Amino acid sequence: MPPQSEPVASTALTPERILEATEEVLRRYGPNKATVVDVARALGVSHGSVYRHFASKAALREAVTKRWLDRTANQLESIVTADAPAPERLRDWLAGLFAAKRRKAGDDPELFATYSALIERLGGGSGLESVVNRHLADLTGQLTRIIESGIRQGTLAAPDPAAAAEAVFSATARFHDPVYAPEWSHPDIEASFTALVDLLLRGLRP
Amino acid sequence: MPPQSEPVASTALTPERILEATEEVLRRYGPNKATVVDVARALGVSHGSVYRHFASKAALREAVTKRWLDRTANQLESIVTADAPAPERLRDWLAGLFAAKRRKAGDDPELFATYSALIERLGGGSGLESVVNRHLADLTGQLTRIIESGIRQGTLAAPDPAAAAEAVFSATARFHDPVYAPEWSHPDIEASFTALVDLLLRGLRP
DNA sequence: TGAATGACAGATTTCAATTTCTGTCATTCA
DNA sequence: TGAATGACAGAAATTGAAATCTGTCATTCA
Repeated sequence: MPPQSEPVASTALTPERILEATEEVLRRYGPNKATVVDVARALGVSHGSVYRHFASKAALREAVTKRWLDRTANQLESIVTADAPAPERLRDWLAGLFAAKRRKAGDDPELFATYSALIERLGGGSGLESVVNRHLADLTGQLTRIIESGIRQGTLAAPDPAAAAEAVFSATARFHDPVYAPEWSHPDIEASFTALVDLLLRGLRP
Repeated sequence: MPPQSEPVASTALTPERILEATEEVLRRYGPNKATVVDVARALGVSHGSVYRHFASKAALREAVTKRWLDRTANQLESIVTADAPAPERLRDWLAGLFAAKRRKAGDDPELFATYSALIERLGGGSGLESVVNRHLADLTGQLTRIIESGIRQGTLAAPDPAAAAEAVFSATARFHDPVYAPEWSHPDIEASFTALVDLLLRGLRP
């Protein structure tokens, strides 16, 4: 029996408020122990009410994960449209992604581990799979736009921008895939990151 | 209680024979259910005898994993010393590593999953960690030698061959790290592989 | 009348009792 | 005499009974 938490101020019950509470509960209890009843209790309502807004616990987890992933994608969007040469934006974008992931992993290891664990199990027809795939498509889409603008500027070259974006993204997996999070605190990781980005940028030179 | 297996012909009990039997037992029962008693039974000896040759079950697992990893490294060694331009050897080596991993994952999923599971948990001071690290060092060492020879030939360029090797190796993680094994049967994976290797080779051009 | 409730059935998780395994070592065997 | 054995203690895994959770829905509430 978890300790009672303060019910949130009793505004109307909205999906957004439920997601807020869900994230808080996940942070507190972790992915295995967080229950729908816990979420309802945090909101001061019965768990039946939660089911009025989300069809299942799985749907709730999908929504809260999507929210979390979208936050990262939105932060990076500003780099895509920045006013700088494409190679510089490409470097900044990759560094930004790495930094965002590292920050999340470092600042709130509980929640990061929680989301990683949620995402990890995307075996069968899990609905999370499509949420994650959409997120990955968002990110490679941003990369594609940077590369395309570089080709227009004449500062980058690639036969197929989307394929190049995918290649760059998977080449840097070590610096953004949560499975490698334990390595992110290694002292030499910055040097490895720089060496890899240098190599990739050389490969994309006109 | 697992079905009795044929005791292997009763030659002298050597570490090599024990490792052979261990691999067989792992293949049959998987990493969770394989016991030292099972290995001893497969050899027709008591489990006490196994402990004469390996100090612990962990040591036995390390040795059998090392054997498995070394087999891959040895196959690739011939590509390193082949008589071909370095860029070609680099491509062949990466393709060889990918093919070897894919073959192992496809031909004997049980055993592959078994070793992946064994390796996966290299959290704390597991002895497996150093076995795996040595393996990774072997592989990046081979890559380093290819790159160095390419620099001597004038067919490749890199400020720091060892750093470049490390960058190439981690850039291709998606095609050799067991955590990505489920993706290896995706139809577009070959195209992704080729696109990435092309990009990396462009980055290493003189 | 539309949102919220809480009792309920079936699914899942937890926990402690029991079984099985690891690693040791005094003894046996050849 | 050196290798092999098997009984044993403590550690780890398994199991199934009990507790908890998910998802539904007839009923209450405002």
